[in-house]
Amino acid sequence: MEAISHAVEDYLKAIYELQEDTGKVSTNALAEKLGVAPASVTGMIKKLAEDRPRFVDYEKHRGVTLTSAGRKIALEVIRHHRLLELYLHQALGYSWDEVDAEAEKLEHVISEDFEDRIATILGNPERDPHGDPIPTKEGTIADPCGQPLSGLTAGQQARVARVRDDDSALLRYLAGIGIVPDAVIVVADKAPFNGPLHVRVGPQSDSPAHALGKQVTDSIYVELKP
Amino acid sequence: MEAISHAVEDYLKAIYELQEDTGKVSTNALAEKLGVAPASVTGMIKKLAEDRPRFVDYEKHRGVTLTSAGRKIALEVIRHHRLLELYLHQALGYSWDEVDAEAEKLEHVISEDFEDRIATILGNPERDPHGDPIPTKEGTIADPCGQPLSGLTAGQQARVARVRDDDSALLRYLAGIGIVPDAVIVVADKAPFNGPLHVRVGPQSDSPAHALGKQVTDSIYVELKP
DNA sequence: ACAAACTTTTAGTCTGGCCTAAATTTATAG
DNA sequence: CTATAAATTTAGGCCAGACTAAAAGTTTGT
Repeated sequence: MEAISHAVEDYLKAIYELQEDTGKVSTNALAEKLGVAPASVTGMIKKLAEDRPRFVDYEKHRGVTLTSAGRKIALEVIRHHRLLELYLHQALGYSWDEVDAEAEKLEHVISEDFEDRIATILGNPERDPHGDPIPTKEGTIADPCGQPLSGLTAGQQARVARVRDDDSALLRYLAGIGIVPDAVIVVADKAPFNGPLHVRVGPQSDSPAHALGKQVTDSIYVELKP
Repeated sequence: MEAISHAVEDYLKAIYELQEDTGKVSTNALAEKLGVAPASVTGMIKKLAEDRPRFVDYEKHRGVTLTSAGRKIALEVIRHHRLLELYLHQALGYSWDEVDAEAEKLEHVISEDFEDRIATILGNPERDPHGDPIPTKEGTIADPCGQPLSGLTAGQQARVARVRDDDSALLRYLAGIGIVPDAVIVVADKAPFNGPLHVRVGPQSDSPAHALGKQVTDSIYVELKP
């Protein structure tokens, strides 16, 4: 136990997440995600790559990747975050657009004991309220399944697998129209040139169709139904 | 909302508590309570007394007292702490000797919303698991009732009002012999010269008597029964 | 292939909160 | 009342983690 600072935890988590969703981890992207200046990121990355234990591999101008030690920490933090999101939702009645901010703060301070207790109370769940997989205590994580809704074409039917958790207003809107994990949707129509995609929610095909822009349809991951 | 650091919250809470239990707030006592060097306390106190808003009044070598702004913050932190202790105990099954350490970390990061939700779930309680009063959201606090058990004499009967929460091992021992808030105890015998005080727990006067040293009997606060 | 544009790194600074060592003030005992 | 002890404050530093400005490296368009 080497007393890892909150800042380091945040960097490792952010690196993991950028790796997951965009494949590459650039200094700028990291800076934006963390809300700090790019130069600050360079400084921190250097420390993470030099200090022992090393949490990242790094070569100048070449980007950064997590070592297995770094990934371990990142997954622990993400486990905390997602268990907390689910606990806040189930036990304390938070709505799914409120859980992220609170979990963000709590994730760095809860003990293993706390983690274990809420995991048990929740029945060792595998997904958080947004459909993201919860890493295990052993450091493994299930596949963040689903493909972006933006990839579907008219007529296709799908189940919502997960929704990005970082935009509270968007989450509120989506919940309002019934787009939550496990909801079934049908693509009614897709306009060309990144125009809006129209979806109907639920099995009844007489429900109103909702027009969703690119940014929105990229935030929703679905699994096609046969 | 001026973004108060965790360190400042800890200082204000510690000043409040020292004021409560010992009446005086010395640099050294504060340093020991916070686990920092006395010189560090002097430095922080100066900032707390100079920066706006001022949280303490301070004159060199004369000790420190909270301003009303400082007391307000201290009571908010203590409210968080005590609500958390109770929540951890009731909702997550922590034993009363475990709650303090976890609450210590959580108290600085939970939102008002979190505070309100657990307060509601707990039924707006007035005391934490150790019998300490929980400050209200408005910044008032009930009397921390009870007198030290060490002040009683043989034959007196009393109800345990509260027990100091800072010594986990002691709490475990006391719970083991039945000394918890609201337990009834009878002083069987008191040895002179700060020798042990013997108490029986519970209404049956045929139960075994326990010998308690000064430090222990100073940590237990009781209300005399008629 | 080369300049413009963008990204990343270097260099130097700042702040918060801690430290030790030394000086000073207050308290206490004879 | 004074000498020593104890408590407190000053002085000077350190480290983490941020910042800005400027330099250097990389990418891209023509």
